Amino acid sequence: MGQEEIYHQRLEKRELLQKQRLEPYGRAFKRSVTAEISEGQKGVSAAGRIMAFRRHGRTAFLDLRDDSGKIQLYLKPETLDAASVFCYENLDIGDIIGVRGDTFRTRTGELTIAVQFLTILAKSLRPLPEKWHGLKDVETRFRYRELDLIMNREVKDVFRKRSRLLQLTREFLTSRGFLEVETPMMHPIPGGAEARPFITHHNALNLDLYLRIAPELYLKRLLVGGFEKVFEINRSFRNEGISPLHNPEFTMLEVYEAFSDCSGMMELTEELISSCVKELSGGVEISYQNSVVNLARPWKRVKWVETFAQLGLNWQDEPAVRQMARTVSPGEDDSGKSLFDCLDAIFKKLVQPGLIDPTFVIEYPRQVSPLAKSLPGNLEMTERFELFLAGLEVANAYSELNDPVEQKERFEEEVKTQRPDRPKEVDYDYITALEYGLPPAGGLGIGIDRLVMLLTDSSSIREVILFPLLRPKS
RNA sequence: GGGCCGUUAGCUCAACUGGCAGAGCAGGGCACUCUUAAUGCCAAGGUUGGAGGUUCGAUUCCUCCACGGCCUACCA
Repeated sequence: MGQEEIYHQRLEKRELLQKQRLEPYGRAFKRSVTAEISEGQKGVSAAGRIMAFRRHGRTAFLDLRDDSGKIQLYLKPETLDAASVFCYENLDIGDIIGVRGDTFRTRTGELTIAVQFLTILAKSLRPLPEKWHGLKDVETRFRYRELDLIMNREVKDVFRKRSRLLQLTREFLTSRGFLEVETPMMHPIPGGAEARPFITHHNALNLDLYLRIAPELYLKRLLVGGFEKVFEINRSFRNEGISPLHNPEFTMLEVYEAFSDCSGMMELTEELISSCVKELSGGVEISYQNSVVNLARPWKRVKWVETFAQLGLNWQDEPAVRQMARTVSPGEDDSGKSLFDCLDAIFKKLVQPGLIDPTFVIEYPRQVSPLAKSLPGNLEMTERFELFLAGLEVANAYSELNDPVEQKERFEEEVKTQRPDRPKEVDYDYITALEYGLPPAGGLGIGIDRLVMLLTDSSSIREVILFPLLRPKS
């Protein structure tokens, strides 16, 4: 029987129920138990979705599932009232029902509700995927996540873990005196990162706006305003390619602490991630894909220049850098690439995959860190780190550049050397804010989705985002 | 954007070198009062992602299109 026929059969059952004044889409149902029942309870009530139906002569066993797990039901028409029998006769796998009855233990030892009353709370009109193999097709899983959640228990666990991580992060930060804030998602000038923005438009103001690519500049304006410890956990949007590591909208944690700096952020990062991993994975080791990551502290630190030196490369030797970049990404036009683009390509190909145990790569060049403060006595390098775990970039932090004159010069330099596909504008409101005085501060960004990937051993960012972006199926 | 791969029943999967498209689950019927991937029997379910082409004949070969996956590029 095809899907259409099943659909119409179930529609007919819906109408049959209505004719008997048994509303197939019911109202609130009071439950007294979830999956944890004990023997000999009288008159318990439970509700959930029918996941399996084992008819057995005049009796039947049903698997009822709610958010807490599975409850087995035992049904015998002669112990039911007429309305319940009618519901039972028009029941399908997938229906959401409410039941009342007494608990008992079956011969095989399973705690079960012997049903005395049954009502349909929501008639399901479409057949569920296969009960044993579940729903495997990744496209369907992401497009119809609700089906994925019904069929694949592990998927629910991923998102429970994600929620728990966010909760732990908030607890960690607020208990240390950080204030959770919300800054605009719609920016007149996109800033705080290097990415193409999504454009939107406000009609009443007749104003083009950009979905934020990072909340950074607004958060630092709050430090100017006198909040000393702030954080925001929310979406940023980048109009770039989609990959197993990139979704156009993704969740970032950004933390700013006045009178701290890059090394303060390093300590905070170590503590935050260690405590979350301990809580969520129960130890200092996590296995991710084919690697084992040991999070025992203290974490490794290596200077950015050192990582190239270890490859036998002097990062300032441009011909050598370009030579190596070509071997790393062969057949590519590198004429438009800067020295730093080439270094980044080499880093991503040859250095990053080896950074399995947590590693802080520190002291990045000024040219790739426009918002970071330079090292004392070394204008070329900045007080900055990126954190890598299992080869994934998880965090980025620096001592915030708080000299308005230098910041303005760096912004204006960026505008001068901008790429045509990525127009840049100086955010003078931000400069003005700095001119009133931004206290010395440390700032930190953590990619929450990637951290969830690590904690759930997910190979793709789409596994940890409930509704990842897909092209609509026309 | 480029390369490679995939798309077969509602779901999970078969189908040799181009030769009648087949199972299991779900759904329908019958039997069965302790099953749990219940069981046994019977019947049904297909525009093989879409459009073209080659061929006596296409799920299979070719072209284009759609969607997806992986790699790559872009995203500090």
